[in-house]
Amino acid sequence: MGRRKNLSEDELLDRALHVFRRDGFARTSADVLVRETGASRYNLYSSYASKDGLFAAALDRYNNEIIEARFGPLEQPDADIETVLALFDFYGAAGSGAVAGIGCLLCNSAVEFGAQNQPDAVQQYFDRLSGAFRNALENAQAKSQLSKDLDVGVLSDSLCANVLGLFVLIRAKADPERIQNAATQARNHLNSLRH
Amino acid sequence: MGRRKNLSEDELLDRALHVFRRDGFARTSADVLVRETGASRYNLYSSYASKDGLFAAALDRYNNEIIEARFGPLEQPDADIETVLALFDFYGAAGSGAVAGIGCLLCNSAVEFGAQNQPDAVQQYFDRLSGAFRNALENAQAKSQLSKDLDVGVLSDSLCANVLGLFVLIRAKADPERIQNAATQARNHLNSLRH
DNA sequence: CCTTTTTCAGAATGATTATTCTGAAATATA
DNA sequence: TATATTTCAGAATAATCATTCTGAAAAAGG
Repeated sequence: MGRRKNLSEDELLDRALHVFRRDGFARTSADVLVRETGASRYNLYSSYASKDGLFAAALDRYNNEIIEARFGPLEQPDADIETVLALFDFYGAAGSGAVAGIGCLLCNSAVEFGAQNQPDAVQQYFDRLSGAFRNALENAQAKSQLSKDLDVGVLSDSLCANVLGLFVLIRAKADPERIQNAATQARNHLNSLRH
Repeated sequence: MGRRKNLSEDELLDRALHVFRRDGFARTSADVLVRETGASRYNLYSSYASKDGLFAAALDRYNNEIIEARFGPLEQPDADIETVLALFDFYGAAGSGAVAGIGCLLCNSAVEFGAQNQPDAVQQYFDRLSGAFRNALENAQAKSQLSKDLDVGVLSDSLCANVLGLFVLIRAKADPERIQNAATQARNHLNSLRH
């Protein structure tokens, strides 16, 4: 009973997530959160206790939605080298898409926080990316798409770094052709390792 | 004549550069600059007009010292595939070196600023890295270390992204073994392209 | 030593920050 | 409709920010 909130917790989180992703944590003020989400201060502070709390929730949501959508397929039992190729195809085009100048919230946070007050989500993110690649590559070995002699641990860490490099270029709105080139070469490399 | 400054412009810039590199621009306050450099406020503001001015000078110095030291060799006429391999060897070990948790000031700035108020130095940085790789790879082609059929434009953009990915991992103090693996695979890849 | 110039330490300033408070508005229930 | 509850808009608060100001300290030149 009583007055209704002007914005659901979910909508608020979605919009705040976008602001954090665009501006980073430190550069996002409570004022612009209120202005750009359309939520009231009361709504913001009663739904999430603080700016930190809202940010933590945003990292969580980002993981469960964006990272899940992109890397979830690589974690499936049917993932293989084609799944990996598709991922690089996707990010190769991102330089001229909606996230150009925005990037990946988790990669951005990894760099913003560095070693100080780093959210746990950052190392988990590296582990998840590497693990997703590893799963797909091991499946590829099982399917004989890749040689069993290949060190998939080394290769999956390397693909993790490759993707992070793409995220930096996308975030900084680098020349889309450069981004496309970087992704193309990653695909070429993977294809060259094929049986 | 008159009292002497307690710190030369050069020393001040060096120490400020280190703080910016560790904490980023937005998270670095004038107070900690004064405290950690040992310079007086007067010194800081008379030598460099503002925090922005000091940061711009720091980017410049970083370019002329650190980037020059690491990528300068790739820009030489005698650079070749060995020079590139040495670079990845160097950064592969950085996960357990002094810059673990610190990273590259320019990569950090690329991510911190994103598309908004991005210093010119950021795109110049991408151009320089790609160009340095390109020079070394073209030399390698001339020396017949690499096939003339190879698209060195694509490969150099990809190596640029690879290095940026390493910088993210180094910045976030990722597992040193993961960093080493990523660099090792880049080296393996380059070696596999050799004649 | 005295004067002039320069720099120092730290206080002052005014803007911006995150968060809390306040009285009015909205709405659910009785 | 009347009352109780919840939320709203925006003012208030206290901290921190970048930058400027101030009077004293230092040092160079005469």
